[in-house]
Amino acid sequence: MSSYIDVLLPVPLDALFTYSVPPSLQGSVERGRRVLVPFGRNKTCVGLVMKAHDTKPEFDVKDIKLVLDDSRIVTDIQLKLWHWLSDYYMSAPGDVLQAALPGGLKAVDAYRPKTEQCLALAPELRSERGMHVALDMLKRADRQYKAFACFLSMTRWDTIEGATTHEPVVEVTRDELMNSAHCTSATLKNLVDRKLLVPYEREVGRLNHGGEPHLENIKPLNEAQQEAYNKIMFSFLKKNVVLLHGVTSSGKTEIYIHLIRQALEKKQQVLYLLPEIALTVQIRQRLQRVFGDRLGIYHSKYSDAERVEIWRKQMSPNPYEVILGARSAVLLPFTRLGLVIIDEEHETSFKQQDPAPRYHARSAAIMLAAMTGAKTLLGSATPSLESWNNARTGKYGYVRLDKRYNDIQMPEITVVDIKDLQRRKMMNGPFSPLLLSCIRRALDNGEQAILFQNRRGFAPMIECRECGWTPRCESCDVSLTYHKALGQLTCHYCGRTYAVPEVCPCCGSRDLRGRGYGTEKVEDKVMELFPEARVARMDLDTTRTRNAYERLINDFSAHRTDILIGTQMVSKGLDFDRVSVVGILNADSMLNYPDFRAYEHAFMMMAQVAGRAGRKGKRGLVILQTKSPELPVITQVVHNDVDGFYSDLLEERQLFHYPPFFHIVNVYLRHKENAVVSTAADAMGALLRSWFGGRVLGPDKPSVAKVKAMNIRKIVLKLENGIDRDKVRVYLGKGKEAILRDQRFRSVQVYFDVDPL
DNA sequence: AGCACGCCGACT
DNA sequence: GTCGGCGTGCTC
Repeated sequence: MSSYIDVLLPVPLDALFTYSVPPSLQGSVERGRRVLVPFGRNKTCVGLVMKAHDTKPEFDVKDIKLVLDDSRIVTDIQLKLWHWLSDYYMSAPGDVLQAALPGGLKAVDAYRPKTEQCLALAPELRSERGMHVALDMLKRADRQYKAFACFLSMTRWDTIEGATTHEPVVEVTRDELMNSAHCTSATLKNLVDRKLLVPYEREVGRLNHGGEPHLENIKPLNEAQQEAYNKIMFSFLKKNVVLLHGVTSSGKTEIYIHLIRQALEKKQQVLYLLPEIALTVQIRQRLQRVFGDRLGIYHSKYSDAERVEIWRKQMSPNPYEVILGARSAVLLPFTRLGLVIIDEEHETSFKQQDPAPRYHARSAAIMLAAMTGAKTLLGSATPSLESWNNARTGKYGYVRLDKRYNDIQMPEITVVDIKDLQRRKMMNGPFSPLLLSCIRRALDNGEQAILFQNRRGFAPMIECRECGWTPRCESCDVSLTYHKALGQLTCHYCGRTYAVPEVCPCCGSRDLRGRGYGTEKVEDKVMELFPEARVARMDLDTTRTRNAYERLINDFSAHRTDILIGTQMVSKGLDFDRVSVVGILNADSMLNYPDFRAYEHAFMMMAQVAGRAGRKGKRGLVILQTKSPELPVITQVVHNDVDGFYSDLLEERQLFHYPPFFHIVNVYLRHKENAVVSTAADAMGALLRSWFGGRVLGPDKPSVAKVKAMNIRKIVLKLENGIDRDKVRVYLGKGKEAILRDQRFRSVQVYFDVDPL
């Protein structure tokens, strides 16, 4: 019986709010339940009770309005994880709540269960005699008689010692009855009006009915997989985290399935994380075939109502035993988690970028596993340098799987120097003669090709041939991308669109031309060069709708398309069977990013996309086009020299004070006025330097210094391993406070990105 | 983050 | 004379 509660609200404020509890509600407040509270002048908010107590605060408090739950909706483990997230990633606890709870659990107007209209026999007719009365009544109404008879044949209710119970055992919905009796709703309405049937609403779940589990559908592992499985299980005896480094197409998923079965046998729950984009229907079906309705799926494409129901099911006595989900699934409730699988663990989409909390699902999952005593398996063909290093130093276990499934050979990668070819005027648009001939051969042999170009749109920029003018976004510091199909210019940072100018506003020339190649232009060019080929394009623009991504993948997989052109998305589908050639059109676009991770990401992207090539019995071919064939990273991709690549990378990272030898924290400042953010950043920089000395770099303008009309500055902190990170956070918090206290900088936004990608 | 209160330009 | 622009300050 507590008269006060501290409530967490889904607002980006760094504090809990204390409310008083009216006596009538005191019995039902409890940590982990939701309450409805007045907040601000006349707003009502849903909050989460963090603490119930009897300490009267010094300030005035308001009464809570309502307790929304009759039992808690979050576990203590979750609250602990959320606390860690907000602390480590330096974001408000309210932001974590915002990210974790599905909208339906935060909405003030309560969640509405989905219902179906059902019909039941009127209670007074539920006897032998009543039945005669009823049928008698309908003697002269043929349609109603037939519908009623049909209803009786469908429903069933149990009889206890002659008397009938009130609840039917088999429920009949309106729709079912109309279908079976071939009657109209008017007929049913008559039956209801004559009080023979009574209508009622039945609550139905929105959750997938995955069907019965069929563990016998699990395929036996081949020799190499079995060996890897055994090594993983052995490694788990000593280590909490194991990295499974398995080449593309080595059948890692099958190993995961066996591990999941093993966990289920121990009555443990499993969390299986995948990047959003890889959550295709194929992987879902594969798991569903085996685990049936013991599998739940959770990601952003699911409607809010479905997510609420999954959440509630996780808190019920019979939760899903396996959750397959994207990043945010790590924030779901688990009661007996035993295993976490993070597939494609190197994927950058596991790190949340924009709204706070900017958390990494891999770190969060490992932390969650540590809190629950679960084991974590990281899987990748191209592990992140962090995980690789943790394996190398013995912090993680390490299991390698070098053999591809069905003895498919690793692809042969041929480097083409496009700088040289351009000079000799031998390029046909973005294609080298070799690539064209390989595509030609693939088409002639009834095989498929994948073309990878990491830029969407038609042309990354347009330019006036007379004066060099280039259209730029008015709200962001970037040039606009030309989208031919839309007939407009688009800003890829804020989404604003512009009309394509007829004449150059600078010099009046009409000679405006696109520069560079986006996927759209590559598609155009391919259709021009191979008019008979069936071409599909997969990028952000063609996968906007719910099913587009799946359709593109399915069409390609069933060979309804011959050539698939796309951004990095093309490397994330399942394995295709008839791809004989993969073209990487321009490796330099990935290598020239002003970012210390550019090479790491480029290597992984190229290795992943190259892994799509190859089929049973025939070696796949990859044409890697680049202007810098002499770069070691290119050679390492060619020879799939993962070890060489990582060891070079480690050396470089050590030398330049980057992860995994140093931790990075980026401090961002944003303001409408460039001058204001500039002085604020200088002040912040000076302050941080007074505490952290040479660990502070900047402030600098980031490569895109203005986004959505906000000017941005960035300060980088390079913190050596072993530094007291709690203390660092305290000082960073102090710095932010100090800046915001300054009258001039009141409206400057200061935020942090811990362990940025 | 919202949202309200508060002080200065172009309109019936 | 008002409607409304978004600057700043608060939320138990």
